[in-house]
Amino acid sequence: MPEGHSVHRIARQFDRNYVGRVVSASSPQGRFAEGAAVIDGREAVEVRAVGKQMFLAFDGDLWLRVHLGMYGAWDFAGEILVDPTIASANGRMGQTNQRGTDLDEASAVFDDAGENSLASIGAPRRARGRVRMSEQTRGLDDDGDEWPPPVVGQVRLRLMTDVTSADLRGPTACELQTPDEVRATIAKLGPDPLVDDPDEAEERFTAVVRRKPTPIGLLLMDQSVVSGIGNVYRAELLYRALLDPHTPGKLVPEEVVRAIWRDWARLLVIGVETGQMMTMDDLDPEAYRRAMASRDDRHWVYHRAGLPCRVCGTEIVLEEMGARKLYWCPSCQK
DNA sequence: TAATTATGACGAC
DNA sequence: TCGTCCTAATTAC
Repeated sequence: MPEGHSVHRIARQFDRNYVGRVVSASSPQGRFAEGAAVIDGREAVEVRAVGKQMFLAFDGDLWLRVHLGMYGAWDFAGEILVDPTIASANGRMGQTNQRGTDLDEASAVFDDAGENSLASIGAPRRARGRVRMSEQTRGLDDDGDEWPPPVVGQVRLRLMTDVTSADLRGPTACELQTPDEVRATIAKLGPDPLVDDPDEAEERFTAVVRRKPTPIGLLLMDQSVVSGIGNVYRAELLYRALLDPHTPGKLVPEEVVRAIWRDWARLLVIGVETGQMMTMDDLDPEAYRRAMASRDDRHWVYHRAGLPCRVCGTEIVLEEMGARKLYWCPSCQK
């Protein structure tokens, strides 16, 4: 269940490893066979990420639109040029396992020891990558060097260059679009801090929120209001703003709305760079290291129902809002 | 082996 | 508001 940061990371991997190369496409699962046939043999020419959606262009004005939805994920394998703007090289991107570890961080193995930590961000490097599932699970450790990689599970779309493969599974949307259709899709989306002009985007977001009677907790999840925020970032942004999720948009003070926008922009940048939805960034180095190590320690309120608020000790409340689980502190958030 | 869970979004009432 | 779609890991039985 990727939120916006994952999609931007994935787009950067495609930019680094696919754009400018001829791609062979197939649909091992069969459900995107026709689309894959159209893509097959074309050169990838551009990639864009907006909110939770990625658009990959091929020559001939052909665009692939992918929305990962709840379960979608990309698995990269083979030789992977690591985008220097993201801190950890991945096999799988977009999905997390049930213990809450971002597979972004957990699943990549590189033959060259140390290559997977990518503590330093520098020039692009080349790694021989393969996917590893968590230790208990059947993994690809024994055949991780096979080329092409064996198909595991329901692969909707496989995109391959001579040296890299990317498997898409579980997307909520995977379709071909014309340039006009891409424009129309993007036009329906709210601003994305990594796409739109910062000042313009802040104005647009603020104006829309301040006009609506809808609870702010719903507005933040509305992709036509702001792009890329999902259930984790929603809960965390509202906590960081010390704001009651039920507050109608029009009753949120303008400065608070602007602060939420700027906070989202900040968290998104951190998320793209680290691959983790770190929302407790204002910590001392030791606490920060601990928070990055386990998702149990990474959030203020998300997934903490019944646990004491980290600040005031009040039990974190769990309720449904927008058919999703909303976590918040009724004491801190007014 | 079945049930549960998940970071989404859509369409039908 | 509800049902539906997409997938796989983990937990419960």
